[in-house]
Amino acid sequence: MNKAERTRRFIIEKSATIINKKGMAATSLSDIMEATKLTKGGIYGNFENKDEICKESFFYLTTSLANVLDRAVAQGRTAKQKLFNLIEAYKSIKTEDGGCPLLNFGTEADDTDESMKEYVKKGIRSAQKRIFNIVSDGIEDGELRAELNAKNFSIKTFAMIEGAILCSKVLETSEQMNIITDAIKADFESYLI
Amino acid sequence: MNKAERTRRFIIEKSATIINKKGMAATSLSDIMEATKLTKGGIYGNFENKDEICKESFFYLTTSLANVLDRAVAQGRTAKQKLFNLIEAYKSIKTEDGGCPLLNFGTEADDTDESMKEYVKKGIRSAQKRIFNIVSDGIEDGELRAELNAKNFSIKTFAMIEGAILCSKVLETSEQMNIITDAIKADFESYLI
DNA sequence: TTTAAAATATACCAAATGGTTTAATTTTGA
DNA sequence: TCAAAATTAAACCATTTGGTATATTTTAAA
Repeated sequence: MNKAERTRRFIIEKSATIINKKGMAATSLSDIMEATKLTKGGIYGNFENKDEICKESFFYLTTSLANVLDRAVAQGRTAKQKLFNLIEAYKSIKTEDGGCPLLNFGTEADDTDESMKEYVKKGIRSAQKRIFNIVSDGIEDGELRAELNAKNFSIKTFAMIEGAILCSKVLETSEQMNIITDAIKADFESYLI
Repeated sequence: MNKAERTRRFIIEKSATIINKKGMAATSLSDIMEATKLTKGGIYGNFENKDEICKESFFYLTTSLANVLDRAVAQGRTAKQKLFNLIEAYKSIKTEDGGCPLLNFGTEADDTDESMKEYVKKGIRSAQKRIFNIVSDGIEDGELRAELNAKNFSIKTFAMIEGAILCSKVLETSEQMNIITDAIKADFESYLI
């Protein structure tokens, strides 16, 4: 990583949390200048415009999160362990960093920013795929009953988690997150052989 | 309703959808001026500032939605009819109007706007209460088995619906919404006596 | 119909926005 | 070590922002 790459990375790391929390529109160049202690020249020498910073921040946030989730899944041996680890990893998403970027960027971009929406689309699909794979592998391995519909389960579970993140953040308590993740676990366990 | 009240109402009606779609920060006074065909004087004569327009818009959106949902529930006689009507009403939320205001305002306000967050909090609680009441009434009436935990069911269901709205909007298809609402219905039906 | 009050338009304002240009400073490779 | 290239700072720019003061029009009651 040369200087340019390092600075780019540095700017993204500092901006990402701010944008995840405040939103793309509400985050100003001055916010980014303050966070990085760089002037506009320093920032615009590394990025085309604010939009590029937003997009790179989204990629940074989603790939960081994906790494955390993938590692959690990889720690598990059985499908049950994998799913439970994944759920715990989701729970560990820190509210003070703004929560899930798919939820934040998704709700902001859906009606206004077609290209960002496409990126969020991919993010949602791969998040659902992660759950899908755990379940379908579990069925193949004879750990789960084949009646469990992997596609539907992954869609349902992802929706519940995102809904739970919304509730946790707005209601400022993790109570509902716990209720919801317990429900997901119980649902899953009922299909265990 | 005198002239002033009518104008206030008119401004809110025109602004609400824009704010629900673009977000509070991204909606400018000029957007509102264009939508209402009023000048700043006309707008600021009726509202203190943009923030007040945002808050009134949120109230307008949530009470409108609450009315639609309550009416749908009231149409049902049994708990099953009530819940199913409610779900269908949620499905009918038009994406082109920006979707659920609790989701939109909630994700935007959670890290930046304490007072708005409080309003969203109340909105979430009453949305969950609506589901809770259907279930607990159903249990009391002997229509549902008492093992169904009304609180947990309402939290779970609300989260799934909000998650489904997010997915529908970003993925631009109602497929996942249908899968999720079918799952909610099936879950509910398994507790029917 | 007149007139006082209410509502709206016009014309401002300072501050902040995203973005550019140019000059100065660092980095880096030869 | 030194010069070319890369990086950053400083100063600038036009535009837009939210908001205000004042003039004008509209409304509605007497």
